[in-house]
Amino acid sequence: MNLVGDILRGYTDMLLLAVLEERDSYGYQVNQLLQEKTDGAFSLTEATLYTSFKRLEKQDCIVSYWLETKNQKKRKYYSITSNGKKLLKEKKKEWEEAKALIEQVLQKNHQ
Amino acid sequence: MNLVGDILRGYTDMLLLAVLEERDSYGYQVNQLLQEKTDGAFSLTEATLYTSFKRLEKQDCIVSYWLETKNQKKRKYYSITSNGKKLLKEKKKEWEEAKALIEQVLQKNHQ
DNA sequence: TTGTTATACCTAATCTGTCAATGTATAAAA
DNA sequence: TTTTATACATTGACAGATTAGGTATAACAA
Repeated sequence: MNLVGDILRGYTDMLLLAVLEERDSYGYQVNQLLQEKTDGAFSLTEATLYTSFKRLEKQDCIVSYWLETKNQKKRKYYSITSNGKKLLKEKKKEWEEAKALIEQVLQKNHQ
Repeated sequence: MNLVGDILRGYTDMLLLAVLEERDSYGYQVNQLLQEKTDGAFSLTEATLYTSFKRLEKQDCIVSYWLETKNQKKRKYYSITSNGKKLLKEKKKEWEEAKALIEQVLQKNHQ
């Protein structure tokens, strides 16, 4: 959350789910993907990232499994569940609504 | 903040400043204006509203003065300062950036 | 007349997501 | 051999938002 500070609060879970919807990923990779998608402009702090994973796993929105690379490096992969897809859908809708509200308020009255 | 929950967190100050940029208003009226602008979909809880006013006043982004109506009702009006206009401009820019980032992440890769 | 609704202000305690700081561990590169 | 990148994770502090409470007046309905 290095660039935009507190202003993205509440959207973290949605962003993680959006990344995981494309493919299973592990924490470090999720951040890399977020950076790729935003041309390096955005990534999460590790604390926020893993806290979010914990939260989502507790809600049965993601599940995790360990995989080992050739060179014995362990990675914890996360996979989105049907519950997670449902939440993502809801959060996207909420996002669209919130976006619309903000735009409506920012638009000036010309009467 | 009744409809969209935590998802608008961090934008409260921007929204208040946007309303006050159009005209001086008092707390209760600000909420009415927010509701008008969003077709009844959005308003702030009073606690959030007055906390935000306090915060903005401390940062010299708004100033306040009391006015009385004919029927002795006292209203505390808020007026945006040059500092507030500057902050609003910054927050709008941040909002555009945050919006772009989110859209970039939500967009799927089609390759 | 009494109760309710709308108007109008405000604060304290609590909740929750984010961040800074810290920790562990391995592999690769300088 | 030290630094950088990779990879996981937790703790304490911070700050914005909500819940719940408070005061007070005016208008309206029962």
